Amino acid sequence: MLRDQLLAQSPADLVVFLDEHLRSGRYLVQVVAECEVLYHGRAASVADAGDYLVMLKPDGSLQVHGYRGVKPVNWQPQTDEVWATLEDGQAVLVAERRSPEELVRVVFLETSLVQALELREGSGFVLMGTEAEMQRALARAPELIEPGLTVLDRELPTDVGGIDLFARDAQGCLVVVELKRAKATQEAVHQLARYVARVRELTGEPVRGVLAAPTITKPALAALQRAALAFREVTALPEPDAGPSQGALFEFA
Amino acid sequence: MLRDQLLAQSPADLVVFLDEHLRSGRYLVQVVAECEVLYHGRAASVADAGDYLVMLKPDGSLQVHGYRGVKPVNWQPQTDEVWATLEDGQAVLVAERRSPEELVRVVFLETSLVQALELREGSGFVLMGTEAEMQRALARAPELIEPGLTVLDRELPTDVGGIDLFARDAQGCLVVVELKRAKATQEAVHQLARYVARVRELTGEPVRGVLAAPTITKPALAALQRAALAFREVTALPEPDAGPSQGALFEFA
DNA sequence: ACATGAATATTGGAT
DNA sequence: ATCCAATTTTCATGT
Repeated sequence: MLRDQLLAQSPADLVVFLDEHLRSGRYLVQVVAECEVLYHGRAASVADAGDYLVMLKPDGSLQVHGYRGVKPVNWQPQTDEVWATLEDGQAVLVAERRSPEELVRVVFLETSLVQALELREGSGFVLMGTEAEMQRALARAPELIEPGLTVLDRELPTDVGGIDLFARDAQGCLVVVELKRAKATQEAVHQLARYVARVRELTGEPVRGVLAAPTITKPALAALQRAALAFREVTALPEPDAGPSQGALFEFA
Repeated sequence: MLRDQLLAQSPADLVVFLDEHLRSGRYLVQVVAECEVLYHGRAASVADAGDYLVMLKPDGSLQVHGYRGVKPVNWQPQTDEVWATLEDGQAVLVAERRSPEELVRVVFLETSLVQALELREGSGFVLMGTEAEMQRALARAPELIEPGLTVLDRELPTDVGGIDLFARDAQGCLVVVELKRAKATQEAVHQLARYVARVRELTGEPVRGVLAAPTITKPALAALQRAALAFREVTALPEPDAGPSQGALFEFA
């Protein structure tokens, strides 16, 4: 997978290396160097001279990593053009994209390492415990929310947003369900309240609101109760020691 | 900055290398390999055997990069423990964190490259064009929103969220301003409507609502007008050809 | 530790 | 191209 590598080369050599390996669009290129980074686009930033790891992927995406954090210091998703030039005896890398118009510029002051890697396209990847999965599972087994519930619609669009699950309860009352895969916050309560109010207006019927999530913040629970809405605990992933019914329900089919 | 590097070594050597260089907590370690990745925590995922670049930073954060995208395929922010072991003749890397309880497990099937880098702590970094900056600038020069406006408060907390700018207009009417550094969406309109309604309830006074952003989506503008709220164009960054007043206003002091 | 909200959010999906 | 909503969001900040 390692295709080529240079150690402590001259700026001119670095430019040639980058030029060659970026051109093909087949390599992931890394440069470890002391450098300065400028960004201008949706926002703008300046990073003073420091040690960074610059990663360029074959899709034109760029990221500049510091010594900590998952998030790069600077980055740029899928750019349209990437090139390297020699300016005043220094190697400079520029990545540009249109729409939005953005530019990242890296000046390499002292390069330690450059390398080109070839990563074959990844194979299978499966993610479990998403909100979409939760929604499918609860649509199939709405009794997990409450007994006697009938699901009328999923992702029902209204003029104030999409309702995750729209249902009718055992007594025939309309129910709006808002789902969260993680701890529900006040924002989720506001969303639910908005949907419930709108459905009441549109139908003239009484409407109940249920927030279904694995947990809820204390302030959110208070707001929920003030608004006469309900919380129902639902987990996105089966517990390690969950019973077979729960486990089976949320297993990936 | 490159401290150590191994090419195409045995699983046992890989484990030794990882063990040595992870222990100190001073190195950024990378492994380029064909590997499988398992994740279990807030969600769960499985990545089949494929080529990935695994990066471990000294803070315990982990990321597994594929051939495209800024976002890693798998990752883990600041873990509490990282270790490597030999299992059935294969090198295995595990990164674990408590709170939330999460685990990433990488099985290296065929390693191409391992290296340890030392990146000295970064120096100065300045970001311009944030919402906080916009807020400061507009609080100092509220006439950019409308003439005669007086700012009463910033980040004013209410029980339905924090109001970005709370003000009084030339006629003495209360004004709630919601700021967005990028294109405003319907969500911003909902937020603003909620604040305006709450302030009306609390004060009994008439209240105007203004959404200040560089642009707004078409549906959001429609919703804004239905709710009798106003849009005001405000840019987070000075235009390249902006006049001196605009430019000076938003310059980083 | 908990909660909130911004972000150059990124990314995928729907229209 | 636009717009919306999820995200293992991450991350900084305030309480």
